Amino acid sequence: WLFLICCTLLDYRWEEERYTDGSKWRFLEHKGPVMAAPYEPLPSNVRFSYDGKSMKLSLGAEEVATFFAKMLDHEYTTKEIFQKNFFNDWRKEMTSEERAKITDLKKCNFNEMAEYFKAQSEARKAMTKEDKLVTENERLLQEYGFCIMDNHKERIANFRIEPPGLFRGRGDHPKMGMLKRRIRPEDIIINCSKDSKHPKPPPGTKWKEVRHDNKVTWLVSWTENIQGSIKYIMLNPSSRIKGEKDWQKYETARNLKKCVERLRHQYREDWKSKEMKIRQRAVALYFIDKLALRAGNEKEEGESADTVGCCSLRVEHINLHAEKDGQEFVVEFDFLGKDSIRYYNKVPVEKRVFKNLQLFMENKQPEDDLFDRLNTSILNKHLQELMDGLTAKVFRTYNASITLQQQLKELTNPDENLPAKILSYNRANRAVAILCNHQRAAPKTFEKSMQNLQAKIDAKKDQLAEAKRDLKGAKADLKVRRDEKSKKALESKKKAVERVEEQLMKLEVQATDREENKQIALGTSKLNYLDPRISVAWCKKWGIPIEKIYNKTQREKFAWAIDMADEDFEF
DNA sequence: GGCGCCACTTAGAAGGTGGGCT
DNA sequence: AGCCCACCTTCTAAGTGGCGCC
Repeated sequence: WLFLICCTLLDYRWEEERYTDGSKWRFLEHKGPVMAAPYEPLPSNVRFSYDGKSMKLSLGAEEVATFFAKMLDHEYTTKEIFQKNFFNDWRKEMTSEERAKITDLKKCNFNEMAEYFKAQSEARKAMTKEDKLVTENERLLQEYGFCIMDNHKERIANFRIEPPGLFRGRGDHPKMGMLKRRIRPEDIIINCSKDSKHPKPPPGTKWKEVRHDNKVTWLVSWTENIQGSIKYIMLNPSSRIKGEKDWQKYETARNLKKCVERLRHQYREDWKSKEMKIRQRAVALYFIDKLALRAGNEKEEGESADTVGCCSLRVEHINLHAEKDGQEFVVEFDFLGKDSIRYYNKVPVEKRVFKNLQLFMENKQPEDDLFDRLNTSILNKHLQELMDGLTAKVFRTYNASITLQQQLKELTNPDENLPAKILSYNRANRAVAILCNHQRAAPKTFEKSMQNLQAKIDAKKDQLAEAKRDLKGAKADLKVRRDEKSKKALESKKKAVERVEEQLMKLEVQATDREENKQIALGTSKLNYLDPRISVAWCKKWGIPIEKIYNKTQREKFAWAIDMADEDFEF
């Protein structure tokens, strides 16, 4: 019945049957991708120079060099691997004459080209002010940004094709600097209904393929040339197909809630197992549950940065301390996780876990796998047996959401005003972000903007002191004069003090919030891990406008939850 | 049981924008 | 009016996990 309510609220009706016949959609029509603007050669007065001599490049070579010129001031273009990969790929694009001539990147000078692109970007900015670009963007959005799926007009997420450029990657990526090829219509696979109008390729070109596969949700795909992986154009999070999946994800996490105690009991038992494989599985699961670690699939060496998750942890990533800072059995984690974000944590664990870890590490080199008898596939197969739909990532969703709910209960003070309640929400959100290790680089202007805010607070304090002095004066006046006028004056001074106090408090809350948030990213957990119904219920319970918690895009994504949850919702 | 392939979710950075303050 | 900063959008890389095959 929940499903029914949800579908009705989303304006999709049960009678459409599409949910029971296994297919994802009945009808899909769209316009295909917006292809990147065609390559325009540089004006002839913009020079590239080699070994001090000015020269003109062939079209392919010029396009590659252009990307380097655009990135000239980035820190990573100075990296050796980046330069090596860039130069290697550039030489592939050169004519044989160019290849014979241009043999040393150090002799290349892109400064004039870089200047030219800087000027172009300035010009673009100016154009934005005149709204020409805005209008063009709006036109593209209206024409290509939507599709029809099962009679509903749905927003497409990424309808612009990825432009060519130099691949960066995150962290120490072995492929940084390689040329990311321009995508051509001949690379594109279109997916739509047989009975729909086919998207048209640009004049004079052909799509690679047009297919009609309603078991998948993507509209367009192509194979990218750096890793050879497939990229997709899919629907916006506000779409039915994404919303339903999102809701399903949280329902699975709520199912875990019902049996998590049983599972915890089980893996604690397994710590004592005679089988090494089972012990490893149980310890890994303990980490995933307690620390919200990711599963940790194996990765191909040399294809991407060296990062790990739980199952792929190596001996070198943990340190065992029988005693540390007054605590017993401390495990010190230090490794690079997804996006090469560092995970550093010192965690006291139970003695049995500690002893097991010692056992797993016996006779191993630092670069050996900690859980040598385990991988994500084994772990997930086990989890599937414990609960329908359970996989390692469900623990992250479950623990994130349950933490938010608990923290909100704990931190919300009914007597506090709106800004204070929102601070509490942000703190609860922050607890989750810390659990999930969602970090960000501290904003470059952080110190400065913090100082500015502090100056504002000081000024406000002075103002408050002054207002209080005035109030005192008004009180004295009233005592002496005892007339209507001074009574009114006193009232207005009282109001003024209250107003300034409130302003000061607002500023102080802002400062606390900002300081605590310096290196923590709240967005990822809010968007991907926290059951939105918890937040909706909290807002309803305390009379907080939902707009204070979710912006427009987020409200669209979570429309299902906003309609579904009342203030009694329990995750 | 391992591998390759595929589809989909999750991730932080960069860039854009708009509202508040001086 | 202009500037600054916080918030928002866009971008696309980097994960997870299922499936089929050998």
